[in-house]
Amino acid sequence: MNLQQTLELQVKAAIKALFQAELQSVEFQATRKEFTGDITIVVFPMLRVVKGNPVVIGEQVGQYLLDNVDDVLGFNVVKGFLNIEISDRYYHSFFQSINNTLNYGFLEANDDKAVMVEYSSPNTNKPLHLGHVRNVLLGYSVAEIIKASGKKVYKTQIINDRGIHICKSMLAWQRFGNEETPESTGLKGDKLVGNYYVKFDKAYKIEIAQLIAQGLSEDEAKKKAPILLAAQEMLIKWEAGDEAVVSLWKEMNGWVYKGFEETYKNIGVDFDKYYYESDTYLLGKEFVSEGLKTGVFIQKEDGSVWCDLTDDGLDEKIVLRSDGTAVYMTQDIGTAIQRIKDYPDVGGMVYTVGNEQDYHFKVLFLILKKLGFDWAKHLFHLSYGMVDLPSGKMKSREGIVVDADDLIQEMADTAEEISKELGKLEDYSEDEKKALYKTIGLGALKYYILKVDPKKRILFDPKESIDFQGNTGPFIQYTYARIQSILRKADVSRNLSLNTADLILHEKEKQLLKQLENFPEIIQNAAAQHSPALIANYTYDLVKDFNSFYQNVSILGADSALEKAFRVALSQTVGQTIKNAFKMLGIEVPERM
RNA sequence: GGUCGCAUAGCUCAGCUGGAUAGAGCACCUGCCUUCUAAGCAGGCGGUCCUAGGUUCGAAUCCUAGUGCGAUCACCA
Repeated sequence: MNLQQTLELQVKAAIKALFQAELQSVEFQATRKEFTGDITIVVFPMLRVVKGNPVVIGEQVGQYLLDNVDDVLGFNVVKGFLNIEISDRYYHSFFQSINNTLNYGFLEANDDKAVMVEYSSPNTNKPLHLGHVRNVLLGYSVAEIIKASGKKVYKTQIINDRGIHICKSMLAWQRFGNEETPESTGLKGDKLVGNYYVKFDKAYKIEIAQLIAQGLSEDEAKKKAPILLAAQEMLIKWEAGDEAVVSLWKEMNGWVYKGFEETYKNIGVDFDKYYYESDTYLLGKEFVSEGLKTGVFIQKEDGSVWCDLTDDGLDEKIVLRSDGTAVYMTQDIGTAIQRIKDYPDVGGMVYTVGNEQDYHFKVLFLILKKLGFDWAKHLFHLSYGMVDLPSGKMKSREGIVVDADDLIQEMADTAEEISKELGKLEDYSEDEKKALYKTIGLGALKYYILKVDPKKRILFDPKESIDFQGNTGPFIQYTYARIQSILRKADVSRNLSLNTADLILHEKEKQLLKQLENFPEIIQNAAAQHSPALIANYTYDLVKDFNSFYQNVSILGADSALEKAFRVALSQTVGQTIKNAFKMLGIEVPERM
């Protein structure tokens, strides 16, 4: 039982003993630093069950706690706030309980239901850009957080491998490609294919202009441009299983997958299972006809199938075209069901997809509920805001993007520049340095993206580089590296069943222990709210507290061997906690920097 | 137009289920490297928490209306 739980019971007992009243809950907050005390109980809410002056009630409850709880050493009441002083002994025993655990805060899987987290889910006609980076980082991190909170997690994605977009790249490649391959050009496959997507768009625009010059309206021109018609024809051939088209499709998708793998590896994320739309849309169709029988869907005269959601405050939504072909929704229904078939232990899913699809997922979840799947109650759309450039939206078609691989490289280059200026790594080999620059650069990028609320849109200005100072990834990595440096220098043995109970805690030490105590709860909150930002902000607070401790208290120069051992152990635990927290964000920590 | 989201310091953002005088970082200004890594620490400057009502002992937080920005409302994905 932790301190807060103990106090809660005792406060309730106090209210019962003093006023014969039942308190539902007790409100706690950290004591503000201008007051004395370690934890504060807010008296105001008690006024609902106990009539009287909050200060007087606070005094009485405070006295009761002083008399009945060993670890309460004193109290004071300011207005309606009861500030409690806690003994050092309590904090020492807390520290003993976590001192030798490497995975403090993490729970083993303790739920027989697993969670499937989907992220990335790119189209296969262009390389990954900054928008995908936000998606991938968020999804990966949320998966790690849920795992740490005590659930089994499967990471997955759905690859949008079919459709007109890939035909456009294929067509442009056929026309302008001169048999280029990733091998012949040395280009990453996704980049090569992406270039042809851009080439298609250029040719398309020229044709549109020509048609308009011939007197067609813009709308007509857009529909009748020959190159677009050719792409549409190709799609029809693909769906008919035309051998030449399908084999080109396979080849070019293969190039793209290889390129994606490289980028994922570069970013440091992975997946347990891939799904392809070309595999799951048929299952979706099956369940649409199933739902048609049970009345979940209705068929219109032209043969199209719809789901009537007007009773739920939404519109009618199409789930099958009049020609019987699948739409986006059909595929997603199929994919969800396929996943549960493959992983029967999955009890819920998280979809990491941009907020422009809020409506789509609202509808999808509702339809799955109507189809009667009980896991449909536990679907969550992890919706996030767009990443915009100062010039506006990123447009792959026009080549206006911040490419993921380039961005990572630039971050590493910046880390290298800063490192060289500081010149602390003379004895590192070139390979070690390179790895470190990447760790730092990626750390800066990941932290920058994950520390903000996913719902907010990000305006990314490539000219204003991401910071390496202040509330940043490198700042936290630096603190970790400093701690490792101390541990290397400390000649105290690590295995500490230290008897520190009699040591008087320095204010900074106590602050660190209080902060450490919050970690498990932060993980649970972050998992419940699907919020890496909570982990990022917690880590920042912890690190600030540590730096203040480090700068104000001598660790290796402590007065006694015991005190030194305690401070080293405390530093080590803080370091481990930073490492654990950053693991959930997918950020590595360096031994030196 | 309907629906959804966002709005806090010059800039980027925290602020948990309503609680004390709204917090960080960047930028700007002071100090601190002959002691454990100065990518740091200590401090200063900086606020109409978009506006107006309401609920409450108490509102940045909850409710209503409005303003601004974004998204969405396809037999596209």
